Amino acid sequence: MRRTSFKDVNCSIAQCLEAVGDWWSMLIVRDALFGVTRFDDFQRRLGISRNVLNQRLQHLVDHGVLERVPYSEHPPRHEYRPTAKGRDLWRVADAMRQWGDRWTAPAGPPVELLHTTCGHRTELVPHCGHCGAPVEPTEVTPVPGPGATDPDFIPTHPQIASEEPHMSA
Amino acid sequence: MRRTSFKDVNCSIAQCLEAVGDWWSMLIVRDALFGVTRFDDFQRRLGISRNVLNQRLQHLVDHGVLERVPYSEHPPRHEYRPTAKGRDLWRVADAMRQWGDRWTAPAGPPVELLHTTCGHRTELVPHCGHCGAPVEPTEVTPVPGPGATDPDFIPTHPQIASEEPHMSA
DNA sequence: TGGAGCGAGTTCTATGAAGCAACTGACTAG
DNA sequence: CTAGTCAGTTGCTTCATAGAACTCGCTCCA
Repeated sequence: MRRTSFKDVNCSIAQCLEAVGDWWSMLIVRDALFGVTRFDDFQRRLGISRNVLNQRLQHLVDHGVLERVPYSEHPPRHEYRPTAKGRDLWRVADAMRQWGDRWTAPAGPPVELLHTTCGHRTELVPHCGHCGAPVEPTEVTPVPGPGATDPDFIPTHPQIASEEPHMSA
Repeated sequence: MRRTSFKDVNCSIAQCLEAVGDWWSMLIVRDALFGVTRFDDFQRRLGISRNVLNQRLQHLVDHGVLERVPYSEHPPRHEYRPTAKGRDLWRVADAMRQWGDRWTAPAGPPVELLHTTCGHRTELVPHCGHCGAPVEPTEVTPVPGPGATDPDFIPTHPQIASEEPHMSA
């Protein structure tokens, strides 16, 4: 369907979507972070068709999110493991999980998070990296960064900031 | 292309993707959170074709992420505003922004976050909602929650936990 | 009264990605 | 020597997407 690429869009969200922005990629990454590594395991768990899975895995490898690691010589076999870049997607996955839990899980969350350090089930709460306080969406405002090129990425209706929560990119 | 629906998948990530998981929806939400409300503004900023934009806006309205608010009677006109559910996607958007900044922004982040409460540019850091400590991906483990139905959503190779960072849903 | 313009869609066509199923190829296990 | 595993590949059909042109209801201006 001649998908438009976000490669040249100067927006970090668009760049993230360029890597994992289609229907399946994020679920593949989710499973990869769970520890799934093999083609057939992905295929069975996701119910994705094999050609599309192959294509998505290639795409994720091309973008450095997964890497192909050979685990057998003689029937030449490899598995897919998350790279550091791929592992770093856990926050995106977790934010999605929290949102889904809050808004679309009437029977309660299917999966919860155990903080092994303190031993309790928990939710992650964003804190300010500078002052350390927990951050509400109304307390942050996007401002142009060093890589800014497109003035349009700054809010077109900044006055809304007072009445509507903002976001972050 | 006969997209498979994730509606019946008992996974909060899949539910999130069901709402905003295609190429355009997350960018529409991003712009909506920036304060964009009008059809033509979305269209111009995103360069999306009008029929697809219309379809996506409908989809987001159907899923309760945006709402149509009339702002003119006589030429019947409405604008699209994020609902509470939509505003809550800011964490997902922010996680994507951080990931994109870290891995795909060689010229520096195009947009940064100003924490208005403390007055500094900052990044959001996830903290444990229970003990309050900052959380690294290696410190959390997914466990079945009250809404769990599918045993497959639990890691298939739990032993990986020791050597590989885990994730959260 | 007549024309230009705006905002929000709707309709059209072609192109090509998604989905499905069947097939290949290199091996292993019984 | 047959069945099974694993990781793809090929072929076919169908339908979503991009892109542009068009509609509709109105306002503004002369």
